[in-house]
Amino acid sequence: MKSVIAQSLDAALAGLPELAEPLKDLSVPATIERTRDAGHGDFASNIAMRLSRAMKRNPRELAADIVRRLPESALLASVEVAGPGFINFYLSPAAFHAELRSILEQGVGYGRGSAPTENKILLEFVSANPTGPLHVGHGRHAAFGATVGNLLEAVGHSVHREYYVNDAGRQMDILGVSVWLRWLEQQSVAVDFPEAGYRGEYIRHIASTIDMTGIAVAAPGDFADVPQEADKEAVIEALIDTARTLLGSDGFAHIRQQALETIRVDIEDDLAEFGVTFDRWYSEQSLTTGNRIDTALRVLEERGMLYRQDGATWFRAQDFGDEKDRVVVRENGKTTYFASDIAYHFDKRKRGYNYLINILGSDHHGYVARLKAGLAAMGYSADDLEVELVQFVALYRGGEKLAMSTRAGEFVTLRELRNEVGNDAARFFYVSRSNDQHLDFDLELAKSRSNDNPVYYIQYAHARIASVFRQLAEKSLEWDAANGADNLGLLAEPQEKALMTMLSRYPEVIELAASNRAPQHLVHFLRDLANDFHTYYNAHVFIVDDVALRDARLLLIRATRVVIANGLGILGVSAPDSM
RNA sequence: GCGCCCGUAGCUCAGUUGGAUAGAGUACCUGGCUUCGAACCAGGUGGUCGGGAGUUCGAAUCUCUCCGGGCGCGCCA
Repeated sequence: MKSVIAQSLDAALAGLPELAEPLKDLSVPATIERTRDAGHGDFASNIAMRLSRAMKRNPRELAADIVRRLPESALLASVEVAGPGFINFYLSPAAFHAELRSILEQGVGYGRGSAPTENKILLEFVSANPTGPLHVGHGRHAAFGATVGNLLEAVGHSVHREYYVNDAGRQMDILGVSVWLRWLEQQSVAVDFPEAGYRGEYIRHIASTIDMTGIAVAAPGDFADVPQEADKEAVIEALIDTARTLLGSDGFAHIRQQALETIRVDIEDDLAEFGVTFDRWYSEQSLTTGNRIDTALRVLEERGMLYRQDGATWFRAQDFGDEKDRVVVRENGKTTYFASDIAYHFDKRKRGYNYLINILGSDHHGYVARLKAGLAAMGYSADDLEVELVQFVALYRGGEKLAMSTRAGEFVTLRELRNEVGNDAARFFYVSRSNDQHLDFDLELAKSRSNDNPVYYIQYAHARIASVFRQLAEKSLEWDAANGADNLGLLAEPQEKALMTMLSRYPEVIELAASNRAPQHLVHFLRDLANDFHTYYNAHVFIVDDVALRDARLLLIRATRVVIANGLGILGVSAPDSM
């Protein structure tokens, strides 16, 4: 709808050539925006105020000049100059009627635009370490990432969703040892479980289901070398060494890989049940086996981005805006996690994705400059990588804050949360707050008042509309959509005007939410839309005797249903016909 | 100490990239079902947008400063 205004405005400006230069020189471009209240029309432009300084003219006079040049349009009812120099545009009913017809014609496709510059986007999110089940914090990442992906697709981008599996490094050794010790425990070999091990119940479960054929049961005496009173890091290191010695690297790797795969599959199932799926699960191990780390380091070397110092190999991150240089190969010859990440992001670009979006926990913000530096050093633009940080979820039960630690096993899992509040409410609640805002999630509150959750308010509107059409059938009446379309002029009630206006905003809301990576805009829009519908529902009867009016009203609520369903679809929330 | 994020109604949070009189939900108060679903609607109470200074036609939004909270500053991942 905005384009109607933009075109008219452009035509008017064409008749005022003296404005062309100042318009080009504006540091902040003039805008056409939805008005906050109906008293200011449907759209308003601040163009006259923006130009007044350069033109040395009173903004109201300037606005009047522009308004005089506006071409006649059946879609514009009236235009006025208001306030300090706003130009307020009132759209004609015909403009809204055209939009309603468009909603009905396009159905699920309504609101799907085509981005001005279509990107092949690689969206990486969740990427939680496969050392235990997902907890409520990961749930926020999953819901946010999935919704952002849907929004980006809705505006015309191509989106590839990827989960980076951190299946290499020391944490995998700790996982393997944890499972091994629990298994020994189940074979009645008593060993003190290390403080630094993973203590969750799920480790016991894996230990009891794992294939251990060919693995010998250790004796308590085999642990004589493990220090008792030492630092917890030293204890876990000693246990890892003991495991390698007793089981051999192959035996230990066997346990490790099984534990890893069990957890990874569990995570995949959990997310799939949550409606969050990925196009690819990218293994960190594969970077090593595919020589991709070596390749990436060689590229950096050739570009002169590396140097040796203190026995380690350093990357010149400072040259690319990072606060210090970073180690990529340690003194002991092992590559760092950062080296893997450079290789991984290099690979993302090499696979043809021209824009990378990473959704990370806010505790990773110190890592962003490093990643961008790595990409820039590879010859790509640092601007091709966008990082969205998601703040923590603080969990409360009955007003009391719960501690969350994977190691200690004291956390509420995403699965538990979903079972308590339901997938729809969880998906909705997670994205209803801005991602850079802390999220307080009180389980008791979410559970006890689940019927008051705003998601039901919106779903209820959808179900109510479906119910109206069921009522219609029960009364043996039919809805003639074409007749409704011909009689939209009968929709003159204030609630009808408000609802039509709200519906016409949907494509703009999708555009805004997508470009800002801000699903909460869509959430708030749907809430407002449902409110306008419920208001209409309470004020007027749809199934009236006047056939022309009835068909027109049914068309309006049918369009409402389409938009609610499309919006909820993007949020990953179901749109039920009854509840 | 340095860096990033945050501070808006009693509580939980929006605020369309600087627009017109700062908004929802919740809580509390009042009213509305013989009528398409009351999981709903209408109305009301509630604010020094953390404090201060600046930028301009105009600031919750941008700049500076102070206060308060979170996170990060590894040859860990």
